[in-house]
Amino acid sequence: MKETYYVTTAIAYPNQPPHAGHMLEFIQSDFVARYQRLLGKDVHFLTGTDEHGQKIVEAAKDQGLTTQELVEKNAKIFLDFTKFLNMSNDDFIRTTDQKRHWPSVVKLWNKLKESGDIYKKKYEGLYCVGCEKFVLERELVDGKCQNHNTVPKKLVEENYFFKLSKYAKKIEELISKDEIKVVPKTRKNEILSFLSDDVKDISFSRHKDSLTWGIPVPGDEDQVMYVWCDALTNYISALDYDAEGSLYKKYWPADVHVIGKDILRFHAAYWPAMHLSANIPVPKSIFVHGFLNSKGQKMSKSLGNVIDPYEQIEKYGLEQVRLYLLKNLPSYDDCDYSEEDLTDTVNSELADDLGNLIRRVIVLIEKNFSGNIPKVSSLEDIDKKLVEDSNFFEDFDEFMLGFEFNKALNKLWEFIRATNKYLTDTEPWKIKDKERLGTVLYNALEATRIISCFLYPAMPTTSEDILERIGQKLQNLNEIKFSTKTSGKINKKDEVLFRKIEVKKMESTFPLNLKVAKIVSAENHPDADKLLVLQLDLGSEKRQLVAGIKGYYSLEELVGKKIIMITNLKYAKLRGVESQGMLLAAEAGDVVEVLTTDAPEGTQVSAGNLENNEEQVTFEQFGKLKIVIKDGVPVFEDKVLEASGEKVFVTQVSDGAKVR
RNA sequence: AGCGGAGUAGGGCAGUCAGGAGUGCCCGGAGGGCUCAUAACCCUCAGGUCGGAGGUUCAAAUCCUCUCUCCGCUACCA
Repeated sequence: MKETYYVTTAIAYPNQPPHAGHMLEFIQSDFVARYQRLLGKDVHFLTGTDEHGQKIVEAAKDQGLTTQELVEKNAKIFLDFTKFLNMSNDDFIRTTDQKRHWPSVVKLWNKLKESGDIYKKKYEGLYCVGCEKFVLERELVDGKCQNHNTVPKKLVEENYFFKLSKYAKKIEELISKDEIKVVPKTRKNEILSFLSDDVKDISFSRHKDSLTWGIPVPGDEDQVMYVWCDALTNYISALDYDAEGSLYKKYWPADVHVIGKDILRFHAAYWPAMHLSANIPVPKSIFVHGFLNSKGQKMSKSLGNVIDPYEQIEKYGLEQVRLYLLKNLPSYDDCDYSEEDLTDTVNSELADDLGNLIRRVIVLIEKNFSGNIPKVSSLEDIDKKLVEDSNFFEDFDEFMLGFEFNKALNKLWEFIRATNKYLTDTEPWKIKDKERLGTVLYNALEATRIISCFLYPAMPTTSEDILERIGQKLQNLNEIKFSTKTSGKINKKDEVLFRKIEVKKMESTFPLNLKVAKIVSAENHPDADKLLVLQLDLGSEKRQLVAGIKGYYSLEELVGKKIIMITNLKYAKLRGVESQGMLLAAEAGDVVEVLTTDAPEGTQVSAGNLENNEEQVTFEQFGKLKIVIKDGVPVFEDKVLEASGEKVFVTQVSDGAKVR
């Protein structure tokens, strides 16, 4: 019988649409599932939705739906999301599923009760509906919950409790001995530290008045199960724990629960405690991923740095995003999702390294052997080196076992680079001997076959595409060897594997903030020979400039003229008069001409697609910039300065004139 | 406050458990090679007081002590 592997994601709470964190977890889990399948294992991959709780009820109310309607709608969104991500999950469990989920939950509850681990306790406290929990007096501001700005209700309740305390020591032992392997180590330490403290029993139910949407406690109609016994149980209800059917027998205990660091305690402490109490096996491992940040900070709507998974995937492509998340971000830690890095990954690792390699191999075989994969003959040292490099399975596998996805994929990329190097070094385009040429191209093709198989868990569609192009089939990774018997015909496709993403060079922001300004009045500086004082209208504001253009223009000429001014230059006093910026003028020899435009005053002037800098610049910094006139318009680093599409121009000075 | 983690080239990381010349990877920079290929590929070079101070040692990024900075978990509790 095949070895089994059971992998789960945390079930999503569908009061909000899927966010980047869901995307990360789902893709990581899918990566694991697909990898294990490619090791020939019988994999079961579960995901789903956690649909109970008071927040769902509130969300439904806000949207004018019944609770049932809301969960139907949102569960569908998550189900569609799994398809959108091309997840290979075998099942999708919903906690509102009364046929599949509820019986197992009730059974587990009863087991816990039979073990004497569920008991009733009375307590009194302040309950915040928004938080769905009791809050402490000291957490309140002006008597209100800070998160929801509501006054919590005073409640006296008698609820069921679960004897977590009874199992804390045992679980601590299991985790420290890696019988429940918590990865990464820092999370393991964290949970061990929690368990070694004085662990309290946990609340397992609520009165039906405060929790209206959930699974009733068996034998007590006034009580509804709280999230722990309900939601966590999805991992076994989906296997039909109730009937202890074939799925349950086959797949439980789970090989890995993939979760976020926020729910570590529930999975690494509460959940195994429930197993011990119900006398069922504990999960083998728990992989805890970090959070995705954006621009160095937690994503939040107010910061406007929220990463929307749909938008990202539509913009960059699903497989591109998958690879970026898996390969470029450390799987163990919080990390920063950056579109710039994503672009880098796509352009250099996918287009340049991988896509181009596949193309090279295919074109060479097409040209030299009409697309028929040549036969391999005797191997030279350089060929043997390539064969040796192809044996990276053990390293790859070791990283996969430790859930170090980025490191595993780096191993693959090392081989991709080695194959590119092999082609450069063997120079097949120069080889005259047909037999030797065949051998080299055969080896290159065999390398790409191996590459495409290893690529499959991360990028299944791309992997299949490459295999089709080289006329090969997917092979299990534990069996894959550098073969001498690969044959067939390649299918050259014109379409390139990966298009490059056009880089918007963010790092070279345009240092200046330029705006169109109209000269309202011009007069001579009271105290200087060469200076004029100009009053400007920028549409939304007025500014005063001191400009050194006296002698080049008459005062009458200037009034009404539109000029380009630097608005973020540090203010300076010139001969006693404040200058709140400066205007741009081109200078060639002794000709000086002010830049002008037909655009209305206040219009932003920018350099190509470069972002304008808002921060203040000094005169010295400005002096280092090189803006020159080319074909009558100002240019900065090959970018033409324009006022929202309107031309900025000069008429007198010649090309090459410097702008200052 | 307690516990845990992190700090290594301009950026992102590995190396630290098991001490052995700053060893290495990716991006970026400079130069070169190649011309099969998606202006791709390959090579070379520049760039580091391994957060700081002290200690152990023949030898410290690595071990010990102290210290600074950042982050996570916990914080009389449902």
